Amino acid sequence: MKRITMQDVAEQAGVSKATVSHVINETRFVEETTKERVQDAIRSLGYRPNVAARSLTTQRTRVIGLIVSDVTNTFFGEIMLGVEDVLIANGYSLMVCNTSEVLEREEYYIDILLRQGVDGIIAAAASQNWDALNEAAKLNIPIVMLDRTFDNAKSPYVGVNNKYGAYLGTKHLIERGYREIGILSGFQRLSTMRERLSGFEMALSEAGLPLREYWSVASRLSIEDGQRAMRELMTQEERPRAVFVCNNLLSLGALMGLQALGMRCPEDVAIVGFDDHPWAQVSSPPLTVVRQPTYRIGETAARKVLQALNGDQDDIPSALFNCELILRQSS
Amino acid sequence: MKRITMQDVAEQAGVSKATVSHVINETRFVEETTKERVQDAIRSLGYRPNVAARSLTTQRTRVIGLIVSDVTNTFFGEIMLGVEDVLIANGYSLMVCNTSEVLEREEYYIDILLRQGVDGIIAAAASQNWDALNEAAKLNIPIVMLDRTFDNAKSPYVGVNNKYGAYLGTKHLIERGYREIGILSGFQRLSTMRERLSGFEMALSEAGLPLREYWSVASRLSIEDGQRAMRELMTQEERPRAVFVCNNLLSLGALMGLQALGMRCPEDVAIVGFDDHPWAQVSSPPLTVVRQPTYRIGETAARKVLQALNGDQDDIPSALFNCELILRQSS
DNA sequence: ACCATTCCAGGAATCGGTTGCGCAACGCGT
DNA sequence: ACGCGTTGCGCAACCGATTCCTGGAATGGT
Repeated sequence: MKRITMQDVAEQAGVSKATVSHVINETRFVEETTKERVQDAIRSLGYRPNVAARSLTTQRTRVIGLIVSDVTNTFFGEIMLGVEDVLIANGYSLMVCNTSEVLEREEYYIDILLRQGVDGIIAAAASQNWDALNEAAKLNIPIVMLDRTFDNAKSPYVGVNNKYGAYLGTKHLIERGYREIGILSGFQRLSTMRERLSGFEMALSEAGLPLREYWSVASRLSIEDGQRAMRELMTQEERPRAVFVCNNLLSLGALMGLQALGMRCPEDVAIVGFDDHPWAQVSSPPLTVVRQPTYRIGETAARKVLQALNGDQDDIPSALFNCELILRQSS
Repeated sequence: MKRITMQDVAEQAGVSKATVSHVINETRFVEETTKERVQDAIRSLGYRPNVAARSLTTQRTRVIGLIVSDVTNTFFGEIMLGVEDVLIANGYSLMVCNTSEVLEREEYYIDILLRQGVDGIIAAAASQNWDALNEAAKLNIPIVMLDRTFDNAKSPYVGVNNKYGAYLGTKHLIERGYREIGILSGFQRLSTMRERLSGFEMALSEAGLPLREYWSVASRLSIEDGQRAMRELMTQEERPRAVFVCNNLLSLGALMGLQALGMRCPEDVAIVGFDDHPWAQVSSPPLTVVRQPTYRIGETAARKVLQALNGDQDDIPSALFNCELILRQSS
């Protein structure tokens, strides 16, 4: 089964490759009758342009790389949806890379993406490692940071106002009358976690509540680790009465940890989570959360890479969305 | 910023492009000292092969397309994880396409993937539309069906024994003493749904229970539709006392629908779901489910495409995993 | 009727790799 | 010293598109 090339189409239509190319790309005027002959030939042969050949000359692939840290997390799933929708609407394709928050894998993938010659990269970076992405920047490949960013990163960032979100969630707990409030967060490597922690602290200090080291536990962002961390938090002699949880996997873990300890929520301890989740509505108890507009974050990030590619602007500004507090029964 | 090509490396190392290529691919013997010079040049220049150029000659891209119907569903997330792990271990990359169960989008994506020149396709096809995938088959591109398949599809299929799984779940309800059992399923377009329905019916008829048309509701696979379907099922004058739900989104919807109706589970109606979900452990009530080995399904599918690519076998056999019943409190 | 434009389209170089063919240099046996 | 086999590597064609440059035909103006 020989692949059908542009040459085949050209012969069938009785024109040159050049003309076929121009018909396909509408890059120069071609007489109507000729154009139709070419299009007929394309159809009858079932011709499909070879993007490898094309991108070899054009130096563009119309592929965008998306680096996420956890494909199994619905949070990123929804972001992907947003990214994908705007990309395909603009004739781009998506190469998804999952790092599982592993730094080596992130570097590996950036390398892969650069070899693939992607036109741009959208990254929820696991690392604080600007180096790898910097290489991409050197190649003049637009980068958009998603969800997380670096200190003084040069690339635009799309995410939410994490500090305010965490502040909102914590303040809610305070207003509910909780005074002994702990926090379950991820490692401070992630900008989101630093910001959320800081929002949490802001709410506490604003209310004149003390900050207790031992009520602040950081762990990997996974269900198991969340569970472990919650246990750790709850088995101290002096334990918090409410916990702000910085991520949806941790929230689930926290809930499970609580159940394992035979503790009830919110009677024994209240919980406010960060990131909403479809199942958070039916959990026991339904979880009060700080919700991020995931789909819009994805959309926006994709728009920004495209903007950068079109060179509309030199400096693409970052975009920060606001979080929303969703009240349910866990607080 | 000029891209660095193999020619640049060759000049720096004082050899020909051919030698550089052979060093990189280890396709012919190169003297140790020469090899080192080349490798030094590669490093010092920061050379990165251009995959477009490479695949133009080799006619292979080392990219596999993965078509899923819902990226936001953790079920597919876990499958992606499995696929990705074996692919990158074998030097392949992944192009993820999300169809949202929309048929046009599926055709569109298959076309895109073929243009991209992917070496193989793994597809959880939304359609019963073998045509689009058939075109790929004509081009000699190996295809592996994931989760769903077609009637007399020619491609290998990786999934679970859906009929048996549904049988298992339903039988469990029967053994629990439930006699009035309904089913919430997806449209019969999907092979999985046909099989699960059939397993459900098998369990019923085996137990001598009647099959009631009006206790079998099919809907789109989404939370909202599941909710609506559950309401429909429960607001009949004569309603089932237990429901077998064929998909995790529907399960969540069912739970929500029940809550909206003010009905309790399992007191008013018991539920067994298909597909496990991390949050199903903490839902109210924790959900009894039929679990599929998602990660392994993904792994296996990826292995099968690679096998086909290596031409180890002409006919790659399908792989069916068994489901596992996870008992929780909803039944 | 002739020359200047304009209109359409073809030829060929090019992108950055891979790979078959072939050659120079070297070692070794006689 | 000569021939032959072996070793290591270079040359150049090729993959399938894009695009610049160019040229012939058609048109229009006088």
